[in-house]
Amino acid sequence: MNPPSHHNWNLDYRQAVTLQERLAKKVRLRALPLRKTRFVAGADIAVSKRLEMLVGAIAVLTFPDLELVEKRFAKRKIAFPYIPGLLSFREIPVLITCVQKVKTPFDVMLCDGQGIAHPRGLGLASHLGLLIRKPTIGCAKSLLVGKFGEVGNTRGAHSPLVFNGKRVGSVLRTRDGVKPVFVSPGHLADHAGSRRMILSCANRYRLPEPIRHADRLAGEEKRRLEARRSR
DNA sequence: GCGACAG
DNA sequence: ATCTTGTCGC
Repeated sequence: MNPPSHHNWNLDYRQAVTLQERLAKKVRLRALPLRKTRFVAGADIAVSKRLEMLVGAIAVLTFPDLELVEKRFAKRKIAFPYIPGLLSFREIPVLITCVQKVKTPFDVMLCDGQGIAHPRGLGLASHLGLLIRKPTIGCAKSLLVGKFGEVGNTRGAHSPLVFNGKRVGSVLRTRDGVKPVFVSPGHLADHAGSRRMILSCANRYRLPEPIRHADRLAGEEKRRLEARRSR
């Protein structure tokens, strides 16, 4: 893929917040062409406190069949703590390295976290999308910011997520009677398209397949690295 | 000052 | 995120 744009990552809290405010202005919401989508990628990381390492994994699946066609990994020393609102500064460096190894021309990348549903409009998915210049969608397991109304109890039911009087995402039920997920456009994606894409990718489980695969792969790779180190 | 707070 | 076996329910 094209070389990702970059910026300094050695920032303190204040500098990171200022950068987010500047980058948020560059995020673009655009209709996501589901019909033309052939490959969907999922990204996630695992943490090894013992090795002080972050293990990134990316899984690429066909769409809409959702068959795994490529998997890539990357590892990197932990260089930034987990701070609510600054998650991207901790996870993106290793994910960028991982994305650069991917050969399949994926159409969209699903991220484990928020997109524009963020205090400054630049969650992990939005930040990553800007840097790799590709459509991204955020799919989080819990709420960061915003309010929402009742969500029907059946698969597919959804309710808009609103923050500061603006729509920033959707709270979507991907399985009957199961806790909903928080979907928000990252970059180059829209609300309806993001919600439909996540629902199309989440058939058997609460989380979309690309993210589930990435999560499992990152965990397995972490385990292999820890085992290798102990020998 | 108090509560909230993606992974 | 991570620590972890069994167990409640369809």
